[in-house]
Amino acid sequence: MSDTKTALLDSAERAARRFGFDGFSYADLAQDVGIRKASIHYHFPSKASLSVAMMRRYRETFVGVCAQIESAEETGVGRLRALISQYESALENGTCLCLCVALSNSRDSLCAETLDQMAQFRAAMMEWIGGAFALGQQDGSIAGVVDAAKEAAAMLPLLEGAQLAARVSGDIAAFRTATALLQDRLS
Amino acid sequence: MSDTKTALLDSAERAARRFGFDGFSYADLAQDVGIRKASIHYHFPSKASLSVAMMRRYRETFVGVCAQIESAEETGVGRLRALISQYESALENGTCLCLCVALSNSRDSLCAETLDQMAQFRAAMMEWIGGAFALGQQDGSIAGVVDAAKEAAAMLPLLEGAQLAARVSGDIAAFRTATALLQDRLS
DNA sequence: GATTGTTTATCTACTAGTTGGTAGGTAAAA
DNA sequence: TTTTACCTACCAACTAGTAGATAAACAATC
Repeated sequence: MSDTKTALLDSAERAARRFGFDGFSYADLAQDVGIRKASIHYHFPSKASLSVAMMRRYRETFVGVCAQIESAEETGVGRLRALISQYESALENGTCLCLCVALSNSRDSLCAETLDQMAQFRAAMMEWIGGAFALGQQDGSIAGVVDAAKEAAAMLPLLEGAQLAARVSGDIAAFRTATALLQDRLS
Repeated sequence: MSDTKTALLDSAERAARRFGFDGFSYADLAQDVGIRKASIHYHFPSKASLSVAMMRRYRETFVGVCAQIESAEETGVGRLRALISQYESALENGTCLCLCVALSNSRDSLCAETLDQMAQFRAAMMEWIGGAFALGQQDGSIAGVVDAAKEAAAMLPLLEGAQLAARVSGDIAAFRTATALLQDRLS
């Protein structure tokens, strides 16, 4: 992948996470990356194709991060705490959201392929979190786990909602407040 | 308030909750309401003023709904279950979001007054949920409540995140899955 | 009751700027 | 000689917003 293409994806991802999919234009990207607006179409013929590439890369990167956590953390509790940290740092002090959350609102202006990537992202996260809860149940590091899948189904929306709360207030503290109860359970 | 003004607010709220604040235009509203685009400016001089009026009305309506729940439900658990129902039905089968969630993504294109209304909305909800948890702790209808404020800080983002999940999949079932653990606790 | 002025709520017609996207050219590298 | 990666110069459609006209409703005065 060429430097320009990567730079465009970086710029688009940043903009989408900050302003949503309808909140940035090819003109913005062009200025940011330092090429002319029309040249973007060489790399991404349409904004739809850009959104697919963006979401696919994001999902792959995130899956990679989860794999890294798995090799660094042995216990269920350790893995979940690391994931919470990941979601917190992704906020970048309340200016950004997870790309999947950011695109959710613009759902109806996205193509089917992008929606599919988003669904894949959520499914992968859900499974990973469920696995961590199951491990925590097994190794005894998390108390009171009855149904690991149900826990995962609740935790992912909580993390996403906590990001929204921090984004609205522009204050990362809101994320910590929203996840405090979960953190208590994982301490 | 004139019929037209109300119709404009209705149309704008529906559009914002479906497509986000950057996802609808005065042209869309005009067609929906049945007046010319320019006439909208008579009622709302700018899109910013429309967003303020929209969010203020939404907050006031929602506070009213919460008051209604309070008079209909005696127990803490009953009130919280009624609120969850409210959030679920607001989804309208996965096509809409809570207005406050919908505007969160477009944060940077909103005026200060609108952001203030959103903050007021979240503060009011947080307090109301906290009160319901405190009541549930007192009347014994909710088990394991240690800190009512912490519970509220977690529940509101969970409801909002559950809405996002349902919106992405376009399926209300995702909301139920996300809130299943909470529902179990409140049964 | 008729006349007058004011307000309300809308209209047509327009503006300057932005949107994603296209056509066709160019210079350099493979 | 073909491909890569960019460019300038467009386009039609859309954006929020403005200017000024109009017709009806309302209120005050003659």
